[in-house]
Amino acid sequence: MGLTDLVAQFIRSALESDRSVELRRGELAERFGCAPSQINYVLSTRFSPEQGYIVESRRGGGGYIRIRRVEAGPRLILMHALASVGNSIDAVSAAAVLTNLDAAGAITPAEGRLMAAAMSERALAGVPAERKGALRAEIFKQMLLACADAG
Amino acid sequence: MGLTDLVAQFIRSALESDRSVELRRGELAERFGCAPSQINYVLSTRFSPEQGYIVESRRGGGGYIRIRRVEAGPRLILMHALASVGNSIDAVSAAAVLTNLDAAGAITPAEGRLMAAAMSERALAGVPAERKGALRAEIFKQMLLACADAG
DNA sequence: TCTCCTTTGACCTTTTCTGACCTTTATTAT
DNA sequence: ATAATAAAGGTCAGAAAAGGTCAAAGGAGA
Repeated sequence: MGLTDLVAQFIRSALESDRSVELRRGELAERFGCAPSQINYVLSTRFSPEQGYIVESRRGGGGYIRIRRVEAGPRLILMHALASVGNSIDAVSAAAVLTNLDAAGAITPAEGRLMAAAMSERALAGVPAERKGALRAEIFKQMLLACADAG
Repeated sequence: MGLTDLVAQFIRSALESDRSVELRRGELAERFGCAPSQINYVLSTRFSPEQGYIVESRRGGGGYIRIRRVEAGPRLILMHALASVGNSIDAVSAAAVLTNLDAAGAITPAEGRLMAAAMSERALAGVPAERKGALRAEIFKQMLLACADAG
């Protein structure tokens, strides 16, 4: 397991007991023996708003980084996701949204994998690059609607 | 015996003890003294879904290739369905396949609805008619693969 | 010979990680 | 008060580390 996932795991486990954790970027970097900017990388790839996290921070003396898990009912999260898809979306962002939906219990892990597969680069290979995002968004929305319908 | 079969043999024997193996493309290529892309050739010709295997991979630092053997049961039914889809399929035929899979207990009704939504005319509106069938087939296959993956 | 299967190499995309440089905030000295 | 300094955190470009794709060359049989 790479460094990024180690750090992400550390943060997640800290978030298990509390809904919000506060940490020092420098300390964390030192603990994992990496560059401080690596922490920013972890936060932006694993704790994005799309994945259901809010990250706040403060610079200067006594600075900190606070990570909070956003919680809401399945229905609301589904609707929010639907709204957030927009007219175009890339595979990575779509996967992030699915992570959030799964964590919120709005979809099952199996449904998440299914949807991810339907929108994967693999599935949409052959579609012209400039049309791919829009098509993915359309498919995503139809699937989310089907979920909302069933639930 | 050619290189391809040697590598295939190596992987199969690794799969005998475990249901799933993880390997580094570069390492394997080095061990057999061949081009890395040769590994992809082996995987696509000897470990395809039609042959009962699921291959996942990740790029970038710490990347890997994981190969899983699918055993008899609902999974295998999915693989057979996958093989039957072909290069192109229309919405009606796809729906028929889904009905059969549901009846066979290989997928849940919810999964069926989800897949139908992803392949619906609505989702694929905007795609040129002459490309729609092929795209639907590709999406369908990826979703079936994801189903087999689950559980 | 002709065809199909193999094999390679050149080029591409994705993911991770670092370092140089920048901005913000708190504290301390004048 | 003000100015200097120290102590955070933020950004971004680029290197490095994987794996993916595709067309073309090579080989083994029919």
